[in-house]
Amino acid sequence: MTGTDVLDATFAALADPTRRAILHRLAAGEATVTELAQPFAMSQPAVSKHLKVLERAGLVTRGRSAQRRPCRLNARPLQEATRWLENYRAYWEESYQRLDALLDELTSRDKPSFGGPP
Amino acid sequence: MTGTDVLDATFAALADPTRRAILHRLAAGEATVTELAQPFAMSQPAVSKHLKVLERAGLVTRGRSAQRRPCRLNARPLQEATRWLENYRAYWEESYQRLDALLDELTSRDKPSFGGPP
DNA sequence: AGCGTTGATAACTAGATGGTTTTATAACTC
DNA sequence: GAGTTATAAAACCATCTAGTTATCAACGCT
Repeated sequence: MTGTDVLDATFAALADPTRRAILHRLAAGEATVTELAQPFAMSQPAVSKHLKVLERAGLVTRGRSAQRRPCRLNARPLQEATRWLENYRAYWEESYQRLDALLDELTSRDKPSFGGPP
Repeated sequence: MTGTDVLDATFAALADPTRRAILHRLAAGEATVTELAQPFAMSQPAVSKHLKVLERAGLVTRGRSAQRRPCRLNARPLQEATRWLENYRAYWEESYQRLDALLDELTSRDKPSFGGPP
């Protein structure tokens, strides 16, 4: 219901390397826009736009200190994203992969990859 | 290095509710394109495009059985995504949030929100 | 009051995305 | 070989994205 758009916004925000780098930087503490923009080979407005995306996704909140607008990380939406991904943990673990292959072998006898006469 | 584009493609693929629903369906087992398209209020080519996105992200692989092209889930890329998110786990847990607020209080004495004369 | 700094906003561009309809390909069925 | 089913491909469209440059607003400093 409500979780869908949150996941949409969160995953979309994470799909960009610049934004992931910004989050990484903010994990070390608050930073201003120019501080955040400095490492990147792009203009300040571009970074401002990335910040707006992160803000819309609820991953960044901003205070106000004089003309600075310090950004801080809010990792809460990442929790829901992680919870979604957790549902698939069993599917990427080796044991499951092998089990899956085995089940496949057993159920599809009409197309065996071995065991038939040459 | 190499992980960046993988995360890009993975998170981008997950940013769409239709594609997440497709993955959910595939977690229950293989399915053909028309089976996957059936629950959605959209045309078959649209679903085919979504599948191509999932395939490019390595989240779906396809076999061939007569004219069907059965899709199966490959959750492996989700592992890397989850590993990335895990780095932020501490930041969304309550205890950290409180610690963070406390640290903030202690370090920024130049702008106290209380304690100053009115 | 005037200046420099910080950041947002506007207007524009190129390319990606998500959808459509129509058409083509390939394999099974009769 | 004709028809049907399953899927891909093509052409098109509207909207979003990620970037640009140029401009504007707010604030602090002297």
